[in-house]
Amino acid sequence: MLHKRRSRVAARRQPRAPVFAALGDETRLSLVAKLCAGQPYSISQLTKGSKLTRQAITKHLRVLENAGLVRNIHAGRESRFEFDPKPVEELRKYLDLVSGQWDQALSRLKSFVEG
Amino acid sequence: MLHKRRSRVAARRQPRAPVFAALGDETRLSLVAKLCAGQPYSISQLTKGSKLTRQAITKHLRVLENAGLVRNIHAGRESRFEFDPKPVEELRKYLDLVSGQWDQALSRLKSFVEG
DNA sequence: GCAAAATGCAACCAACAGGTTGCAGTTTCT
DNA sequence: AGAAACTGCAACCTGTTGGTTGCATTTTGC
Repeated sequence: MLHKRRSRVAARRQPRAPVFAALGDETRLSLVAKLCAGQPYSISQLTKGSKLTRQAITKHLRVLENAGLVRNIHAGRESRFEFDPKPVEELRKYLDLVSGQWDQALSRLKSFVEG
Repeated sequence: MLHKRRSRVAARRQPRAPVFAALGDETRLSLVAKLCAGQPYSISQLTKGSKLTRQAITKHLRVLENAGLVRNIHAGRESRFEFDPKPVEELRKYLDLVSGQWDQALSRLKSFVEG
């Protein structure tokens, strides 16, 4: 038996737009790129690689945290951030649905033209 | 022989942030959901399903068009929009890289602990 | 030819995003 | 204890976003 789930693209249980929006910024994309390598980093460490202020980086990290892409672990004096892969998996599934919907439409069109 | 490409997440040739940002809005997500079903729609048709103004929908369509997610085909009096799957494929590949980087880090950690 | 339909363009507005500076509060280290 | 490091919070500023209204323009259909 197949999975009992809706295949329509419009179906969603938790909003994906905030996650997309959180990734819609070059600074945040590079933060994610650094964090998804496995090692958690503190705010100061993440700031050192950038031309921005520590507070700017902090704001970006809050955005990523609110989107669930990153988890905050405060350890003593410093607060480290580590990557959380779940939202990325959700986006992957969603984009698979979009692509699948499109391919399906194309194949329907093809069989219509041929048949 | 394997593919000769950079596997690091940071590597990019064309910016992905604008595409993510274009998808970071519920209205635009539902527009994409409608258009990726295969059939192109005019602005008026797309407006009928929404509570927003025609001009608001138009602006959202421009954002999607600038991100490459949608293509404008003006036919006579009306201008139809149709989905373009390429940017979505790019995003899928990128998210695959992110997930892969993370899984790789996890397995390195695991073998370090075990070994 | 004329009315209706579909769109484009511009002005305008409130709210938000991205960034800065300044200062106060904790931890750590010697 | 005291200095240095790390962070949090708040105010502030500028540019962009999301949305509206109003009007002009082009196409279509009768």
